[in-house]
Amino acid sequence: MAYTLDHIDTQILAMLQNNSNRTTKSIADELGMTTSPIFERIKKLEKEGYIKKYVAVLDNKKIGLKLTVFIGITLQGHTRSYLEKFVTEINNFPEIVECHRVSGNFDYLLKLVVEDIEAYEHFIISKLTLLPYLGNVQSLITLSTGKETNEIDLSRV
Amino acid sequence: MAYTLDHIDTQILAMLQNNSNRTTKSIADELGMTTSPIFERIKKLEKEGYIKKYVAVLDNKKIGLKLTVFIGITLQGHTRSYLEKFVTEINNFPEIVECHRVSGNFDYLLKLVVEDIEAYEHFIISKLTLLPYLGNVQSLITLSTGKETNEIDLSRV
DNA sequence: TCTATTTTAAGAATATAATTCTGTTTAATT
DNA sequence: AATTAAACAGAATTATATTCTTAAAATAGA
Repeated sequence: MAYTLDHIDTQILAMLQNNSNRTTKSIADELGMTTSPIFERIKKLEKEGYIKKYVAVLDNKKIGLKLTVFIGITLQGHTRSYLEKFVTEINNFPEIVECHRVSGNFDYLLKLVVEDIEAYEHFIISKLTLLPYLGNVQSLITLSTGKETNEIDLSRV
Repeated sequence: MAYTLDHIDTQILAMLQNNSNRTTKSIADELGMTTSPIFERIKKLEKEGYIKKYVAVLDNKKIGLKLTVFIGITLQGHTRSYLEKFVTEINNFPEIVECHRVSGNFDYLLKLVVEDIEAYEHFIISKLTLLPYLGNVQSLITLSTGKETNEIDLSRV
């Protein structure tokens, strides 16, 4: 039932996750094929959900969002309904770009992108700490970023 | 000297970071303009570096990379040359998708995407722990992800 | 305030790429 | 080996990106 990726699919995915504006022609040439099968494969990869979406990656700092912060959070209550509510609330904050439920020293790890320290403090005070059952909150302020990509390693799949 | 974004630019960026396959026509229509100025603005945004690249976002789990782990690391030595070397090494690991130097309880926070726990253990043993001057290493294993996006909040810039 | 200059947009024209279609080959199935 | 289904090539078409020309608007200087 489930569609299985072959080596050609994997190569197409690898190319598109690096640059999605490549033409089917250039991909076809690199793989020694013609555009039709490449086109059909891409459509299939989209339809089957291997490709979720196509996005422009922006330069946060240049745009004025200079601060990235990771926030580790523990909750005091762990009822299912509360956890769901917590995630829903977090999802609605545009400053939060990631929210992971984790095992380890925290319950949740958030990633947040804002203008600066003041905007961060404002977020903490006027948004985050208003959520109930909040336990420990620990911030990791990003000083510099050595690597930040979406490209996952397809060499082994 | 520096180019300043106006409201139209911001709207274009917001649309493209949500879906970069939109046609200039559809953007133009939504903004009540024609394709030429939209096209020129996009080219300018690319040239000036506000748009870094266009990428396909893949479904990690579907592709077989089911595990995301955040790794907090402290180093024992902090010489400049060593830090640089550390970052360089980390950059070469395809499993690592993010590497941030942070303030707080760790020196570095890494984000890693791999097949499963075994692949993760293999990475730790055969790659990470081979790096010198490694201090404390703490892992946060992702159990579930409530939000994971590249879309930064442009409503305020 | 007026004029010159620059920027921005519109609209048409062109080039390029995506998409569709048809026929052929290859692989898989029975 | 015959039949069916997939995958591909190549041409044809459609849609979109890109360029070009002109007009309007905004800006700066006198």
